[in-house]
Amino acid sequence: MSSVEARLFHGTRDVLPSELLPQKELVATLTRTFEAFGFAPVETPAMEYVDILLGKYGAEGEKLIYKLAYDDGNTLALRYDLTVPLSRLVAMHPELPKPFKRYQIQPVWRADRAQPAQGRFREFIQCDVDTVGTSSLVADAENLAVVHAGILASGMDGFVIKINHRKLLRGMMAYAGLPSTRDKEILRVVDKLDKIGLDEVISELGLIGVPVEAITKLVDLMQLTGSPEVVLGEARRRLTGVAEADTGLLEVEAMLGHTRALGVPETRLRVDLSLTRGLDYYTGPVYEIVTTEIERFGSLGGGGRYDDLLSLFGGEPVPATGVSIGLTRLLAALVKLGKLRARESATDLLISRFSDTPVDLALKVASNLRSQGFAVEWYYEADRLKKQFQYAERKGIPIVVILGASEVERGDVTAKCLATSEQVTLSYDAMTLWIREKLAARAM
RNA sequence: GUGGGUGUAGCUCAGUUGGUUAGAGCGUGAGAUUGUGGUUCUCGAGGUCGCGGGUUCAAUUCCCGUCACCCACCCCA
Repeated sequence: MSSVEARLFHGTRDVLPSELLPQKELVATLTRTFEAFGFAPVETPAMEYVDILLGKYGAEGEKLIYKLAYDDGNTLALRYDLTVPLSRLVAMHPELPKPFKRYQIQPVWRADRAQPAQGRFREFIQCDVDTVGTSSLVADAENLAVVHAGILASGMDGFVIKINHRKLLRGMMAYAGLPSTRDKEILRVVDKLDKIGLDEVISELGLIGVPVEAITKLVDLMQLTGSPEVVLGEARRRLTGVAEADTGLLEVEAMLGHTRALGVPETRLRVDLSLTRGLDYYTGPVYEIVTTEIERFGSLGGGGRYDDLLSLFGGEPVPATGVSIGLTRLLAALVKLGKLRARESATDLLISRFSDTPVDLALKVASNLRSQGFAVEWYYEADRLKKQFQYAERKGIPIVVILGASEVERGDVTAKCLATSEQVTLSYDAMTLWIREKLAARAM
């Protein structure tokens, strides 16, 4: 057999214990949050028929779909997001009671140019919550409350949720005297405001033939800043009489009211009239979570309402709304900020051994400790104690249990807490209590 | 897909104005009187100098190509 270089496809990554342990904890927290809002879990296959995915994301997005070289190369593709597979699933299961509230934590694939420093990968995990079958803006507000709680729970504290509305955007186009047929190309430029700056946006809009007066009108609106009330109030003043804008404004106001009632602090919410979001399927409120702690880092999550997507799979239109947390990117951000509490192992106790340790007796002690609920690891070799302690140190195992001939003889057990250097020799029962105490203190 | 940059040990990098045995720090392995870690000290392992071709007596060093990676744009999670 010839050997091959061990390597990884660009944009994919291995996740080692030090990162996966905290990730799993975070997923457990997210799951609890999702379920607290009434969402139930679902999983869908990694691959879908190509035509299920086409025509939903827009030209830009569609280019990034990984098509599989299966059959004629035009049959299967890896899923690009979790929203379209959910829509397909709901269309196939009309018996599901509506509103259908589901969460889904699975990887998606995008043939993007990966840039790990910006949290961009070709394979990453999304955590979606979606509510299918209601037009209530409370569902949108719940999306915001859920991501707010989820991102906060991850330990990330510098973030804001940017909010806009597709109808408001169309109203802005009308107000500027621009045809709705051009909204995609124009709004794409508008969306770049905070990245390329005002002057660049103005000149790019000029380049694609937008009249100067229209640019002025758009840009003046986009630049509104301040609290949601201020921005909405000013937008309302300027957009009076534009029907679509009016609907959008009313919906954003209602949604924000519900969101505050759900306990999301005002300071986290920004109405940003330059936010458009690239995916084609959004029809109502749209939102995007951005970190304020890292320059030029992609969004931590995003979502919005997509009332027309379900009808693309036949049948009647079903209103739906959802939001996604980019788990892989969120973790990458936490690592970059040094906020991830890394841990090499989930083990609580390491049972050390010597050449004179009666192995099977010590294994019974290990089993007993496991049945008490502790995570217990056995040290296989009768190495020098120094080496056994070094091993525990490196893996972040908090307590070393020493069980040698002298302990066996006396019928007790010795244990040392590495963090505090405390060492005690106690009876088995007393030891259980002592260990529990030390582990509890550590968790603080 | 477009523009710029970088490829030397597991990681971060030095170096050779072209010359025979290519270095450091970190990490890693062993040890400093055989039941005690995080500090220190000693010794060791580990490199076809990205790959292919060219110039040359001689290339890791110069030239060309190629691949990979990084950064920015685009877009997003």
